[in-house]
Parts: sequence; C-alpha cells; structure tokens
Amino acid sequence: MADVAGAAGVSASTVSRVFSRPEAVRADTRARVLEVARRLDFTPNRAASSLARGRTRTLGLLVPDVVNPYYAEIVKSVQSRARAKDHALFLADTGDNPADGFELAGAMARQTDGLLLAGPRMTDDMLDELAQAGPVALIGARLPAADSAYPELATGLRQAVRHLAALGHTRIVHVNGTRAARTTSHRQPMQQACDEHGVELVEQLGPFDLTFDNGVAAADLVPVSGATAVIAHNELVAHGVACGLARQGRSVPGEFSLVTVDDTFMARAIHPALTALHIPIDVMGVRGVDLLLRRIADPDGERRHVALPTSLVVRASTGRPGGART
Amino acid sequence: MADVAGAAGVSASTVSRVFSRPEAVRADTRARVLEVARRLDFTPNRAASSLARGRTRTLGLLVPDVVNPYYAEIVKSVQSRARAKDHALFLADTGDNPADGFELAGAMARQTDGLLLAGPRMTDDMLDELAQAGPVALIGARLPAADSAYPELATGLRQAVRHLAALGHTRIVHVNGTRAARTTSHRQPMQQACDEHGVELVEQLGPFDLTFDNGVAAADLVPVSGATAVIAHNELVAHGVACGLARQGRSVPGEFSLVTVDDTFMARAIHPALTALHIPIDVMGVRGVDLLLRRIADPDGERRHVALPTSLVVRASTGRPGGART
DNA sequence: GACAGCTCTGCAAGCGCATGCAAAGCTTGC
DNA sequence: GCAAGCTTTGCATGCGCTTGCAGAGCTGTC
Repeated sequence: MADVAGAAGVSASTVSRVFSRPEAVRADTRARVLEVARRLDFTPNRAASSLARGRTRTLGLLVPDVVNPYYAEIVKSVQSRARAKDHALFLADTGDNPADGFELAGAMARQTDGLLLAGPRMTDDMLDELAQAGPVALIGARLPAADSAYPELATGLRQAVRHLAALGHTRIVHVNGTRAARTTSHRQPMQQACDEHGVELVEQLGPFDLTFDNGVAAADLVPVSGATAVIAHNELVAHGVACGLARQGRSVPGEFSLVTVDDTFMARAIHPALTALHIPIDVMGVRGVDLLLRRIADPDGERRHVALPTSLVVRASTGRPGGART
Repeated sequence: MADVAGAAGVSASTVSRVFSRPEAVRADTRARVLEVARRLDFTPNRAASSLARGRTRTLGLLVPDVVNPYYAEIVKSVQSRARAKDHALFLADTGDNPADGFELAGAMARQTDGLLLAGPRMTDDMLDELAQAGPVALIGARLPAADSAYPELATGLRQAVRHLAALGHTRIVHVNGTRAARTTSHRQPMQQACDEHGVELVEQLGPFDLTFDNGVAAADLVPVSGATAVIAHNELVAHGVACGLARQGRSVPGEFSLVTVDDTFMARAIHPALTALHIPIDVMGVRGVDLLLRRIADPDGERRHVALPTSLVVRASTGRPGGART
C-alpha cells in the first residue's frame, strides 16, 4: 500500500480510503490512485482489513448434505447472492449429526460475520445459543430463534391435494419423515385439505429420514395401503418411491400418481417427470443472505420471517387413478 | 488474549504459542493456559493470525456448477478433507464462462492459501497465469500447468467397450462434448478398444456441452445411428439420453444399452439403474486437497499428477442387443 | 560446584489496513 | 475581501496475533 501511495503521490490513508470508502476521496485523486494500483497490481489484503475493521466480509453456510440437489441449489443461490453483495462464502457440510453441526457452526461463527443454516439439524437449544452468539439466519425452516426464509408449504400442499382429488383419487399416502416438528408440522393442512375434498389420508411416517433408500422401502408399502396417489415430503424420498415402484413393475402415473415436495432439476431428469410442489429455492437463498446481512448491520433489529410461496407444477407423474383416460 | 495471559499468570506470547506451536510450551503451563482459555471462552482471532503469519488456513474451491452431482460430490469430499486438515473452505460457483471463472479465481486467490479447480472452464493461458500467481491444484483434469488428481478413463472406457462387445453389441454411439481436448481426448482409447473387439464406433460430438438437455436431444439421434448401445461421456448427458429414450418409448436395456461415465448417486436413483464407469470422486477430492497443501508447503516442489483408477460397475441399463435373453 | 547446553518464557517489533482527529484547501454569502 | 462552513488529505495509533532474540531456569557432566 505504501508503494502505491508513494507512486501516486498521496498518503497511505488516502489509498486505504480509495478502497474502503471511495466516496470520501476526490474523484481525480481516486482515479489516479486506482490507476497506479492497477499498474502495480495492488489489492488490499483481506486479512489486514478484517483485523482493522472487525469485519471479515465472509458468510458461512452450513448444509446437511451438499449432494442433495435441494441443498446444492441453495448453495448455488446463496453463493451467488453473497458474491453479489461482495461477501465470500465459507461452506461446511455438517451431515445429519446435530452435535457435529453445532460444533462446526461454532467454529465457523468465529471466522465469519454471520451464519446461514440450511435445514438445520440441531436442537432448538443449540440454535438459540448460536443465535445468541452472533448473527444467524435460517433457510428453509422457520424457527423463532433467528431470522428465516422458508417455504409456505400449506397452500401448496392444499393445491396438490386438490389436484389429485380432481383427477379422481380418493385415498392418498403422505410419505413423511420423523424429524421433529420441522417436517411433520404439515400434517394439519394436509388433513384439512383432504377432509375438504373427501379424500382419505394415510400418513406414512415410517421410522426414517427422508432419504432415497427409505423412499424405495416406502414404495413397497404403497400398493398395500389401498391408495392410488403418493405425496412424498421431499424429492429424495420421491425418487426412491418412483424407483421402488418401477422395480415392482408398477406404472406411474398409470397405477399410482406421485407428487413430490421440492422441485430440483432431478424432478425433470427422470421419466415420467415428476409433478412437484415447487419451492423457490433461489429466492429463498437470496432472501436468506439479505436477512443475514441486515442482521449483521443491525444486530438488535426486529426478527424477520419471510414466507415464500409454493405452487404445484403439474408434470407427467400424476394422472387419473387406474390409468383411465380423461 | 491479554486477559487469558493475565488470568493464567503468563505472558501473551505464551498464550499465543499454546495455540500456534503447542509443543514449544511446557505441558503443565499449556494445560493451565488451555483451562483458562476454556473458562474465558477464548479463541484466537483468525484474521489477526492470518495477518501475522501471512497464512489464512483457508482453501478456495471453484466448480462450474454445484448442482451437478458430480461436482457436488467433489465439494463434499474436498470440504471434508480440508476440514480434517484444519482448513476452512471458500466455495465459488463459476458457471461455464471462462472469463468469469478466471476473474473469480483471481479474487479468491488473494484471500486463500491456495486454489482447487474442479473441471476448470478456462483457457490454458489463464490456468498458467493462476498457477504462476499462487498454489493451484486441479481436480478431475490433467494439465501440465498445475498439480492434478484426475481419473484414468482410458482403461475404464476399454472395460466398458469390452462389456458391451461381450453382450453382443457391434455398433456403439459415444456421446461426447466438444469442450476442447479435456473431454475429447478419449476418442483414441475408445477407438482402439472398439477395433480390438470388432465393434463399430460412432462418435457423436454434437455442437454441445454435456448437459441433460443435450442428452435428450442426442437420444433422438441414437435410433437412427444404427447403434444398439450408447456410452455417454458424463452422467448428466446420460440421464438426458435415458430420459429421451424413455419419452420415445424405447426400452433400456431392451432396445438400447446405456453406459455412463461418472457414477454419482443419481445413477442408482433411476430405473433402470445405470451401468457406470465409476470414478472415485471422494478419493480425487482428498488427493486434490493433499496435493494443494503440499504445494503450499513447498511452492517449488516437483509437479505431481495423480491418476485415479476407474472401473465399470454393471447395473441394469446394459443387456444383450434386441433384448435377447442371455 | 561450575559450566555447557537445553528448554521454556517474556519482550518488543511488526503484519497491512482503518479511522479519529486536526490541518489544509476550497466554496459560499454578504 | 473575509469569515464561516464544508470537503479533502495526512498523521498517528491500534486491530490481535506471531516470532526472533535474549534472558532465566534446569539438567547433567567432569
């Protein structure tokens, strides 16, 4: 920095200001400094800047599993937004273990300005503690402990039920996970929607997480449930169900209709393409970043919860029961 | 830090040493300091440490598209290895544009100790420049400019051809991309293997990248090619082909056999599960990180190129041509 | 018992940038 | 033409940690 200052005939502070608060420097000096900086290939050292400011301009993102396309899309969206806001992104893959996630989050909190938790796998206590310790925003889950951007699934689920009912289905299986209230809280609206349309609802809560393999296992139970349609509570499990049904030689949507919650590129990458409850993941990521940045700027501001609308995208995996023509 | 030093009755330097070079401090003082640090909830400030040492203990990873499971698995593996080696990971999604990737890489290089490039979408000149400027390692591609961990595809491809020939196929389509030598360099071994087994090879290099949509498009051309088997040069395009064939009502492996290069969870998440040329992505990520760390430690060491073995995993998407029984 | 050779600890000087404060330069109004 | 008020710049200090150097404490040897 000193070199640039010398070459441009100004003091180091002016050079510093050119990069940190450009509006505080007269336009022509600024231009001159920038020109010299470019010529000397100078860029402010981030570490030094972080130290002096007490800000790292870095955000941390924790996801349970980057390989899951749902989270991969969140990562993509968050990364892009963070970059647009001139922040770098630390990524950590926490796995399913709450303790690991908490520990990782703690470690990360110390080297970032704030944390973004997507699909957090930790107890409410842990979350409270993290949110207490520093800026935190949640993506894809709504919890009182921190700001959050989450999908408003209730109306979408209602839409899905209506769609199936309209096609003539009278008994639906809902393949759901068991991971606490965060995924089971949607039984209520589902049940309501079914009641409204005179559809029977079978909640299949198997003792499992929403994984592909468990979807395959669930597929075995579908035919014996007497239902003709399945709503899977995430896409991985939906693909498992689709795959399991195919292996049994069952046709979709001929014998069974299938709707998935979540809508990543994979829903369109199989045949038949899945009818899906679309969640605007990209928007969720953007809003998450914005919430976090706002919290960083104003640690004591009011807590915000942003609900994103979901909607049904009808594709090829749903049809009339029994394969009847419309 | 001063507080801890005071409370433990030592100087700040000792506290610093406890965290940065613990072996240089006597065991009992170390224990005492650690105890006090724990009690006061003290952790060394990364930014200050980075500034003083000139090392960030941070690695940067650039991928063209996190949503592509191939890269997602690389991210997972790299992240985990970096963490095991006590380094944090910056992630950037560069998209397909070489210039963007280069610019992002440059920005990232300045705030990390080294860069990991997975499936780099940039010109050799850009790569050279980056490698010149700082530690760089390549994942999934072998180029002279930098250390690399890459899949040795030739033998795997030969295996795939042998497999198809053994099943009775005599004409194979190879759906490949056009992105420079990095993906087209495998025509040679393919051709050789085909010659050895008396199989005709149709190289379908369409003017496209290896995306899902282009796979769907390629599927239209498969039936008219007269071939009975397809080898897709990455998994996305393979899924496109599978999907395209299914939409046309063609059966796999009944009418057409399909082999994919790359083997992510998606290969098993569709029906029929894809016969795949397995690439040990996790190992590749680990080796990439190790190569980079070694280069960081010894910037002038000899350049290394680690070839990872690939092998064919036979699943349900390949069979005898015409659906004949074995 | 003295001295060489260790190990362990403290001192002090940075690492590269940000910023409060004061000085210098400029504008505006009367 | 001058003072008040604003903008622009430089000085000096500090952010929290690392590390070369030197002194202090120890061990072992002759």
